[in-house]
Amino acid sequence: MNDSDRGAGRAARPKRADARRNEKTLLDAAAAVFVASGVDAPVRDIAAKAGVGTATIYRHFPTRADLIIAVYRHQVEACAEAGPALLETSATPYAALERWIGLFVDFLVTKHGLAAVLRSDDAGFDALHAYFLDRLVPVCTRLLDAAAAAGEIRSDIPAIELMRGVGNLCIGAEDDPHYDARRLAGLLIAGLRLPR
Amino acid sequence: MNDSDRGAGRAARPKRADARRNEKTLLDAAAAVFVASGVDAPVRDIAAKAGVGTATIYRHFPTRADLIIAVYRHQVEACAEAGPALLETSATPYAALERWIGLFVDFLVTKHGLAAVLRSDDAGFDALHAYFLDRLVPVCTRLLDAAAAAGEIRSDIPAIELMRGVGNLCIGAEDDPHYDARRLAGLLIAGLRLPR
DNA sequence: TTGCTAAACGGGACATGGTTCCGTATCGTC
DNA sequence: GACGATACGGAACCATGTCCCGTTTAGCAA
Repeated sequence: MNDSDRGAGRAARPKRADARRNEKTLLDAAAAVFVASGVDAPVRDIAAKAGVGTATIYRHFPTRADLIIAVYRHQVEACAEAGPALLETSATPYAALERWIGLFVDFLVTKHGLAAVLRSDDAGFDALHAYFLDRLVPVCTRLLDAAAAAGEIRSDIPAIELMRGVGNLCIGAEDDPHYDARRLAGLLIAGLRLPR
Repeated sequence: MNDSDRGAGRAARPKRADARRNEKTLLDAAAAVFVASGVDAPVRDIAAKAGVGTATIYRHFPTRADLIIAVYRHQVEACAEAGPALLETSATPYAALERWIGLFVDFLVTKHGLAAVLRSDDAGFDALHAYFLDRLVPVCTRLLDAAAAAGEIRSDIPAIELMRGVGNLCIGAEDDPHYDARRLAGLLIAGLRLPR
């Protein structure tokens, strides 16, 4: 489906050098603009920052979701990989869950507007939804299952619902002294606990 | 600042009859359009539904927040008044809190997009924020205080933070079979409980 | 090196939606 | 009935997402 299946023989014609260069330039520009103006910064701004035309953005990243995914892929991967690691290094599965949710919250709140867009039901963001969910829900499920197996939490809340809830709690969490997303997420997780 | 301070109380020249009529018409139209298309329906749509020009909307309701407040004022009042009532009729303060949060969630999720706009940090929605907070936070505070006094919950979470959290949980809760805002809000509240 | 073609580009054109302005119509009063 | 203030409608303006099309350029081969 992508260009890596060159294997079977025929040259699936690699991208032109300038195109590859532009893609990189765009990613850098987008990252910078996202930090400065949030993930829903105007397309023209990003294009200007990168010194390209607007159409070039659409050519490389057909939807905004594609661009966002590309910009944050590393960090999402890191978050996903942290799950199993935490499970091994934490005292209990619940502690691991708690810490992992903390990582997830930290990631979201530091990305201006990402949580909001993650929640959007705009069809253009389906890919973003799918990516986050595909990548992180299994990790969360594993943590939940472990904690449930240890009898620490109830087991009737699906990971996807919990993650959406946590994601929602992160919306608008920056620059608001009266709102601590991390604390609320902690409360939500605490609500899962079984009396022991 | 508004027209009611015309001197020491003399007839502040009542609005013209057609203006009053239009305001009512607009409220009805807005309510209908909000149900059909959400609270961020295009201004033109609302104007068309009401059979008036767009400027008329801005004249009566300078910001969208003003319109939303006017449309939902009754229901917000009802929610506010339900607080003390629940406190009297429930077995414990915690039960009252739980039920009241349920009312709040029900209100929000049935108003297409309201929760999202309530969360928006767009300056245009400051009035909406202020109204909701002014009206409901004291009610929530009283419920929290009662439950805390009864030793049922911890007392270190301000009502405003909790309400913002619950509001956020309600974002995008309609038409999503995998997301139960009410349940998550319940979890959040449950996270407040003290071991007894 | 030069010439050719497909890939890639840029920026202008179009659509949508919020907001404001201005000439006109209407209300309420004298 | 006339007049001034109030209110109205819709066109105009601006911002932003999206798409199109004429132009440029990389990569290749003669």
